[in-house]
Amino acid sequence: MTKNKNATPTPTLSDSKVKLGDVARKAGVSPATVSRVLNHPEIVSPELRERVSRAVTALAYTRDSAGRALKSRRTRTLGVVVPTLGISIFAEGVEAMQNRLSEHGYTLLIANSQYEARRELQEVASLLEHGVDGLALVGDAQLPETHQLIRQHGVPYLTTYVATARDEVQAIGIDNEGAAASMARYLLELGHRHFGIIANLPESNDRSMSRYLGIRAALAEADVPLPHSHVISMSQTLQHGRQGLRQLIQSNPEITAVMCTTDTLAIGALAEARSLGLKVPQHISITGFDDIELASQFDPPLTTISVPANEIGRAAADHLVNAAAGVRIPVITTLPHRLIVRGSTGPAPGLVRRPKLHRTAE
Amino acid sequence: MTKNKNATPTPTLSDSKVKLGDVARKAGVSPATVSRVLNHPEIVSPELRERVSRAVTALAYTRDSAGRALKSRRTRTLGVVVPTLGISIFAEGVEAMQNRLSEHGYTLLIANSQYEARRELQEVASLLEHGVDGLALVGDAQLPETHQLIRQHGVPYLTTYVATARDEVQAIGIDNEGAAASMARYLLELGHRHFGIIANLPESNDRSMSRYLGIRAALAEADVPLPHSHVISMSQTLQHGRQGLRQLIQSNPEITAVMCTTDTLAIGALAEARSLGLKVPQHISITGFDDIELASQFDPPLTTISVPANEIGRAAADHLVNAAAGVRIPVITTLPHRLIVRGSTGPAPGLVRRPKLHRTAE
DNA sequence: TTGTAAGCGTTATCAA
DNA sequence: TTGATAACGCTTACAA
Repeated sequence: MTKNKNATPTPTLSDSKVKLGDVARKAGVSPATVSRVLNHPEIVSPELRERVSRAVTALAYTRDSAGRALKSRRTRTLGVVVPTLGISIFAEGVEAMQNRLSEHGYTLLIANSQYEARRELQEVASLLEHGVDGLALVGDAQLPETHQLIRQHGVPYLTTYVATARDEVQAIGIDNEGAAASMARYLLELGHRHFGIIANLPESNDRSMSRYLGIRAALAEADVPLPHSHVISMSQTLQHGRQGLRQLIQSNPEITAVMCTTDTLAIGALAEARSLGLKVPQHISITGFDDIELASQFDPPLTTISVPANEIGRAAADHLVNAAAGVRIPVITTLPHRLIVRGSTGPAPGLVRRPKLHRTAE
Repeated sequence: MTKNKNATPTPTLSDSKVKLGDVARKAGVSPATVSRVLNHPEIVSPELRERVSRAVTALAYTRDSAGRALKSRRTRTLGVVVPTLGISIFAEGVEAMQNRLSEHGYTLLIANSQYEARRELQEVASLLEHGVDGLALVGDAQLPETHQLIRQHGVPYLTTYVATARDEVQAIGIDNEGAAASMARYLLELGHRHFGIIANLPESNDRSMSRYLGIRAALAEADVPLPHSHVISMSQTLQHGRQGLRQLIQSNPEITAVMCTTDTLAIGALAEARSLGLKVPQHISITGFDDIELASQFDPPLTTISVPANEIGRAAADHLVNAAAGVRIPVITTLPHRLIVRGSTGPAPGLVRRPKLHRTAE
């Protein structure tokens, strides 16, 4: 019994893949006609179309993508490289992209760079070798070689989650700098003058960097200083958000507003504030960026900026599918973000008691 | 200027892809030799190997995967269908799988089913058409057609996040039922006799179902009843976790322990308990399942079961790569899980005051 | 509208 | 160890 199972090499599986020629024979037409029915049904007479369709279903025929790709020079496959799927806005964007692609008969090859530009290059190379018809990247911190390689291959590509990119690369995303600046201005209006920043600033995270620069610019415009000691770079985990807040507050007790470049950091900070006995927003205001699911559910709910990850993914998919088909459509670069005010921010404490003190102290 | 840019069809790109023959010519060898150097370098003389390698790098040659796939009948591509990337254990598993695959020169085609079996079938079909060399699914609730289709194609596949599957499908995962039962037993030991359950029980989520059944079994064994009204099915969001807890407690104030089939539900429940003024774990114990990042960071930290998503992803990758290469390695079915006791669980309240009352009341 | 035939880029068989 | 040669399954001029 068991022997039987192992002895026969591959008997159980219908080993002989049914191919286009088989369908043609069954339908009594030429292979070309079958191909036409499959790809351009409108140019085949209804009668034959019908006969072929029947043969296709009867034999449960599916096209072999290898032969197809070889001849047509298109794999119906797109690639994406994100920093990590562990960050929910990337998971969401990839999923949205995949869903849209699936409607077009495309499939998505996925890779992750772990925020390392060199790794990103490798993954891009691998994707390209696998013959993707297009590529989506994240951000604007690629190695020059990465762009060079993609252009060499002549496949369409774009970058996402940012609104602008260097070097004529198309981008679909939000204005990170502007959004962060608007958040800073909102806090300034609430009377805050002593800011702390927890940012995720590895070399290849230009989104966090832009957000940080946006904050800097807004504060500078309002003549509010931001000492070096008020800026802490942390990798993007709840744990590090906690740690960041602790360091910030312990060394700079005068801080009344802590701006984080991602919600994960902000929620860590929120949790740590509670542990330290700080009331949010009475004692301290905390802001995030991304508007992840948890942001609205946390206690207190987090004031943050929403990033339209779904739209980004969909738009990237649409653009690349079109571009792969040779259609040059203009890219809608800047998607709108929203400043969402929730319970984690409020007026600066002590503003009533010492109205202009802090301001003049600078 | 702009005209110039559009007028020339494809001039800027180095349009002529360099192919194997070009390398052969450049190196002064036959195409076959180039292919050998690329695929089986050990059977080529060092001298030629060197010459070919130089030509490869000089021309920046990369193999065309279409031609390669056509001839070798392998695409070096694997497929995975998860319910959604929005659940972190799936995002983590997929990422781990991709990372491992990337080491082997494979790439991962990704799709998501949104917890719908029919959608899963479609995505599998699409992946198969794209010529994947192997497939990873999640759970044990596929349509029969799905298995049939995959087997027809003769590609190796397995299912993940569960330890056993029907119909001789290989599985890599944890014993969901056993883990949930052990959690229930732990709560029983703490004196809890009135349980509530918040479970994500759509038709095609057999993991949550197994967890639920595990709890049922453990309670039955201890002669602790679980009325219908104590079981609430909710889709997997924080919001629904909140709602579930509210319903449960309002209709059944005697409940002292709420078991959720995922951490997301549990953290929602935790948040709602706080809103309702219920102290955790003094008034009520709450447990989760998955051990997502937030579980340890929430206040109170969540008692839960850890699911080794990374190991699952890696093991799936290893197995499929081997299987695709024709190596039949045995699958390590059951990966260990851990019961992680944190602050969200404690002794049943009122146990001292009314020791056996509840028990006999049943 | 349909059929014939060539060939996409690679690998693998066979001889040398 | 290397080279010629024949596919792999499909699409698409071109011819009918």
